[in-house]
Amino acid sequence: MSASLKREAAVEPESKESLRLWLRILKTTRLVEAELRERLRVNFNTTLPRFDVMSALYRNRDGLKMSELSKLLMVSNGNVTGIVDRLSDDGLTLREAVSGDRRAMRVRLTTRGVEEFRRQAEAHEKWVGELLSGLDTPTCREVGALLSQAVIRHKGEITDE
Amino acid sequence: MSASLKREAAVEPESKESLRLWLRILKTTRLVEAELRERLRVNFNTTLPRFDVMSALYRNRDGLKMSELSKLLMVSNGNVTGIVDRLSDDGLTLREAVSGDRRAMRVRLTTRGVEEFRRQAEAHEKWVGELLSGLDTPTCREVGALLSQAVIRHKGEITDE
DNA sequence: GCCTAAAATTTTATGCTTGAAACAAAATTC
DNA sequence: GAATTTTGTTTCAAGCATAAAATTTTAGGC
Repeated sequence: MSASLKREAAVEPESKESLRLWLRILKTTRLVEAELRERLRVNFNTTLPRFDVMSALYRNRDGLKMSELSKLLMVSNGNVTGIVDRLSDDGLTLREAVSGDRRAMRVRLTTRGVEEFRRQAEAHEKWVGELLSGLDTPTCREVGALLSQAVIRHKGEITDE
Repeated sequence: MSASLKREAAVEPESKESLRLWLRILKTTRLVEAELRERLRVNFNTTLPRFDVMSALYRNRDGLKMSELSKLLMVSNGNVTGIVDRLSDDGLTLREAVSGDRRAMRVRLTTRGVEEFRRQAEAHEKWVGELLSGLDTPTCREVGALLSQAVIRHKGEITDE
């Protein structure tokens, strides 16, 4: 990048190791996600996106606006609409008007939603613990810290957290 | 897990740090994926799944059976069908019969597919290098090595690699 | 008060993804 | 060699995901 006048031959591209790491991250994510999705389906008849939405709402018990929800989960606006639609059909979430702004909608878990999510979250945490049991607690912390500073976006802004 | 007779109170759940790491991995993945998807769309009018398929085919220039492809990419069979359909419509891949097995199909890149993928892959590697520039090369190796041994599946089988 | 712009959400079109079912061909078993 | 099982692929229905357009409401500028 900034090194001038490098020899043409045998220049180990500095991006190569980044690429290898990225493929590794991707593989790990897919492995864990596949397992979690399968278990959520079999044990709770639900999906990862539904779990994610409920998780966000559980942590914000007083509800979230649709736009806040989609920003938190890093998914598109229109996406959240459908998931919340289905969760509401199942009686796990509900939409209520925001007083003072007739555009906005506040979504929250129903009582049943809270109870249901507690059961799911307990199992979910146990599963993740099993699946990542190849790393002990301090190593988890170490890898987490490194990943936190890994991603740099665009014009050098630090993105994460 | 194996510790007997722990005090009930203040038992730091050993799964907590795994969970935190998992959420961090997920966040990192989504951040990078979103950026790569956007750039593939803008610069090459393509998508990540298409890029992934072409990448697998590029590394296996003599072609892959549909089933091999879906196993490599860790996605479902039916999924690959649609992506290859569209890539073939665009003249980037082609299906040919496998001699000796009339069920199977071998997919490969066309000449145009190879050329097109080379352009995309060059940009892709550069992008990943930028996006993960928060870690230097040895740290990339370190994190990669740790992640390689992180995931343990089901009955204690080692899953990865 | 109007006009324009911005904000919050939904709708639409398209593509990705899964699991299950359907189908055909190959391999195995008896 | 006929019946069964397995393998390779596609089709299907449902849900997930995006970007872009459309709607409705709010907020500012004049």
